[in-house]
Amino acid sequence: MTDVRIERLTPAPAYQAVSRTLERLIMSGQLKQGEALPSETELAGRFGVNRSTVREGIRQLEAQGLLRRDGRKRLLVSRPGQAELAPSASRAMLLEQVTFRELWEVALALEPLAAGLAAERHQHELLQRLEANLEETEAAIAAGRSMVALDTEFHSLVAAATLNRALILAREPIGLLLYPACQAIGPQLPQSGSGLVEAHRQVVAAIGRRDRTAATTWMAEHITDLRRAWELARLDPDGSPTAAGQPA
Amino acid sequence: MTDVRIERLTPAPAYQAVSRTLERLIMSGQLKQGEALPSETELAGRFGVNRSTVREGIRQLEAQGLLRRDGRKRLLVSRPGQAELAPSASRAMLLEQVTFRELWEVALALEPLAAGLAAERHQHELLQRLEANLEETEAAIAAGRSMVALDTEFHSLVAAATLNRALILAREPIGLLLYPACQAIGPQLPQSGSGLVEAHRQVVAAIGRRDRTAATTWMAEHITDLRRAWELARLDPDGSPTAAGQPA
DNA sequence: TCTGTCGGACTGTCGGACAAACCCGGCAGC
DNA sequence: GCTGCCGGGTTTGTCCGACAGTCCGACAGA
Repeated sequence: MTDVRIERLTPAPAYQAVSRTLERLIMSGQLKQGEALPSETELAGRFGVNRSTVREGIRQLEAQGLLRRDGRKRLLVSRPGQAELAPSASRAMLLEQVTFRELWEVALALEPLAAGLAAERHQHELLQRLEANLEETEAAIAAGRSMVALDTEFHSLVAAATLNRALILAREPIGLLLYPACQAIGPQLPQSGSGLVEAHRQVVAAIGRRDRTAATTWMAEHITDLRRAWELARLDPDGSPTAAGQPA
Repeated sequence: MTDVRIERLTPAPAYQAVSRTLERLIMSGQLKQGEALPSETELAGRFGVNRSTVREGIRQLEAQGLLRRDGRKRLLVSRPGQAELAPSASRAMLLEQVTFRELWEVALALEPLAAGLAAERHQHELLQRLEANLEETEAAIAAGRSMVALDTEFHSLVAAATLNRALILAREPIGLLLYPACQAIGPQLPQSGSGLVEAHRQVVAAIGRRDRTAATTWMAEHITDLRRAWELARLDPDGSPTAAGQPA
């Protein structure tokens, strides 16, 4: 037998042809952001297929965040953002049963970087939101409420302050799994809450005075603490961060 | 007027109900990996909706990589992998016109980490594939061929050798954009190819002798060189890595 | 000017239909 | 007994036609 590469001999289904064609039009810029598409009937006419087929193709792009419906009506082009991608990636990691250690290792690289860049580049509004988050976290601790959501938001805000979209996108799915996992098991460690908020405070302060080094080291310290807390709770670093946030 | 919170009153379309329900079944483990789903007709019967509606729901999950078709026939549950997620993320970054600097900053954090972890944990097979990649790259240089694909693969292999799936997933979309962008402009720098392959060689050697520190520093050096080359080519670090790989 | 009504356009959903591909069991041929 | 061909049932991909609900703009009335 020869080593001839045998192509998968399947005439791609029409609905995939539709979605791929539309995808190319969007990626090539011929369909611009926010622009409205023709109606399904007209698309069907132009593609020369049935409306049902067009709909199936549209569903795929919709699921990928390249298309959106505006209020049950017209279909418009949109770019997939964090809101679309991060949950997908988190889901994939959940299904793969990624371990705490794997998440933590990446976080230890990305979070300090984020804090450092945030210190260099942050804009006023993000700093305000970070400070607001800090206050809410303190209030939550005082009231004994869970601060899972606030902690997760804190790290997202730091990333947002870097203005680095690649970093934001790469970090978000990690945060979505790691922080809920830690905090969900956290209540067993009474003083862990105050340690956490103290670390957050230092990071925000360092970012506020544009001190990259301090922001980096405090964040690294914070992430290291996370692992210490995990081990103190007698949890296996190579175990799965179960019960993590499955966003709807 | 009162401040009563008025919810957006949109009864979710049935096709979304279908996809969300199936998604929950998959995520909760009631539908296991590789398991086959009932036929579309039967699903329609159980959900109490029309087959067309079921199909639209299925298309969404298919686009997210949670379902796959096995040879035109039965539909089976699958977990989305790198092959599904990385292109989506890359597309998103392309649409956002992420700059070279943004990608590079993240790469400078992730790639050395990957190299270091690979040195600690690599298994024999991956090292062999790295060495094969190295040879092919040398051959490509000697023949004057482009080594975009080989360079991209090199970094993917290093990440794979870490056995850290979170890292693999977070890094891949960056690599998919960054390396093609550099190399596509690289030919202007005649000696850059040999510098690149030399760096690769050092990284592979360090991984081979399980020297984490050396692997980390050599990779950091390599990524730094990338930026130097970019600037030598008189390209704006805050420009877009255009002409990058759009994986069809 | 504001309000109520009307017609057109579009989406979401439905039912039915058919060709092609595939799976499976049976049956002849060696 | 094994191989290879054949026919039927199942399932997907695609199409057609239809209808209710909703949205939008136009238009008449107060």
